[in-house]
Amino acid sequence: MNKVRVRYAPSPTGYLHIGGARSALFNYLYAKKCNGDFILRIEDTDIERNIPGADESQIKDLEWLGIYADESPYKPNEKYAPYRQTEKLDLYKKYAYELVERGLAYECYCSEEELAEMKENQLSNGVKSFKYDRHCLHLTKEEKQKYIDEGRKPSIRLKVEDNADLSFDDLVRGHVKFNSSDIGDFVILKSNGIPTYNFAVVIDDHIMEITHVLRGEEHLSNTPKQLEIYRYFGWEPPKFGHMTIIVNEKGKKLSKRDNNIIQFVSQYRELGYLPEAIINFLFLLGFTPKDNNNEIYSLKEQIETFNLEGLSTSPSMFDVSKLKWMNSQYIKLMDNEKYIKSISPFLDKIDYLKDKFTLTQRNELSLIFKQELNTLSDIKKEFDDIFIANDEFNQEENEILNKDSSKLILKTLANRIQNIETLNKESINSLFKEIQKELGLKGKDFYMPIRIKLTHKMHGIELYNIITILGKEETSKRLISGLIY
RNA sequence: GGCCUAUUGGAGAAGUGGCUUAACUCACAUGCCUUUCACGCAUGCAUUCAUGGGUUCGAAUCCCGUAUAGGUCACCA
Repeated sequence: MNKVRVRYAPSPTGYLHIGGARSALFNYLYAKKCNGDFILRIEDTDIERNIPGADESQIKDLEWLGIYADESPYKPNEKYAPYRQTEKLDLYKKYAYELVERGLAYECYCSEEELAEMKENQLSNGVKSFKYDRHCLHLTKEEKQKYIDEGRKPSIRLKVEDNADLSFDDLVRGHVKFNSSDIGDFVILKSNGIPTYNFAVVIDDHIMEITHVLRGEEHLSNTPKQLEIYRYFGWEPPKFGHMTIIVNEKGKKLSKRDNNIIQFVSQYRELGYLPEAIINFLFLLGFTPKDNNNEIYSLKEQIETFNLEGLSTSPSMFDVSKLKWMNSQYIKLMDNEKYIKSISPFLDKIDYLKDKFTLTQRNELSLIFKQELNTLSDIKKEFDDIFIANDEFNQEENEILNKDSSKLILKTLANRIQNIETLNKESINSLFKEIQKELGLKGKDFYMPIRIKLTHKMHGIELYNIITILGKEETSKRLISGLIY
């Protein structure tokens, strides 16, 4: 049996999309599972929408996620190169005209406006689905010349046969039936000489010896068209598998314009999601492992576990809270060294940390939050809660602060804290105990006023950490500010 | 509208005719732990598998119809 070769073929029209990442992941997993190759091909035939640098950025994001291509524009295998479609335009043209010569395709001179009019007419005449009316199928030499004289350039349409069975066995959905009569003569080469998606994919997949095509369900209805092209050339098509699409909370396909859900991998990176967590989350979206008691899978384990049978057939909703949970799991799993390294860029963005703390202190402080973070960028909020104190207290907080006992605690602590040599867990806690004993107060009654006065909040991390972070002077200052004796 | 696909709790889902009084995970709720929150631990959360028929001793699981949702019908990919 031939070596398994699968591909991920993005168009360079923007950043790596979450749906694209999942597509790439499943293809990658399947390739590695079968000891095959994972190929990255750039489908840049829509020259209007191409964005310079988009392919590099997508590859970079993919690698950040841990997905490396065996072949790509930057890592070509000469046998299959080039890996960008616009670099082999002549080839597509050659194949397209080969079909024209064999009478299986024809030139079409219809303009955009004429096509639109045709469509409208058909629809208003009760036609259910638009099909090209083959206006240009039997053009005479003279008619053609007339169009050419008008300055028109032809596109090429495939002459789709009537009533041919275009069914196939889908790797994830089983047998899917299509009939060629439902498909109109579609364009394979645009009038600008660039192939359309459906044509270029077939040529490329054939030339690159792609054995399996795993793609989104939105391509299901493209498959019969591609099958028809394979048939005309007499090539053996690859095996197709159509995966479920990812939908938003409204059940609609994630579109790039959807603002409710963050769409791009780079944005997740900026928010402090870990690549392992994203990959793991995507892995479980639309796929269920056989042994499904575990939810945490490394990339290596994903390769071992993956199989086509586990792919689901109904759409999966993108659930951010589960992603967050997954991310927090991976943060907890990291050893301290790796954690500090990962969180460092986020700490750099917090100005007051830079000013007041050494790098070592800063790193130690961040460790305090390790168990609490969902995403690494949350660290900013945690520090802000401590450093950016406002002057307002709500009613509940005021009630606690106005107790005589509370005032006593605050005053006593503000004074005694000055006598401590070095602030740390032990020294602070023993001071707490000392004062508790003297005043005969403990538990919430003792700690709450301190917490409220220091952070203006009733919840947060342990107090000795807060005091360590604030330092003696700031702690005292906050404790006695506004106190009336 | 045509074609295609899907339909198990708020979300991801297991389940392929009797071990299911429907796993597991997230979310949510409650309790324990803790100076508070979080973490962790424990418990609860679908008498029911879109719906109506049928097959069967027995159906979420098989068959037929209906409904709903999604995908696609481009010189976009």
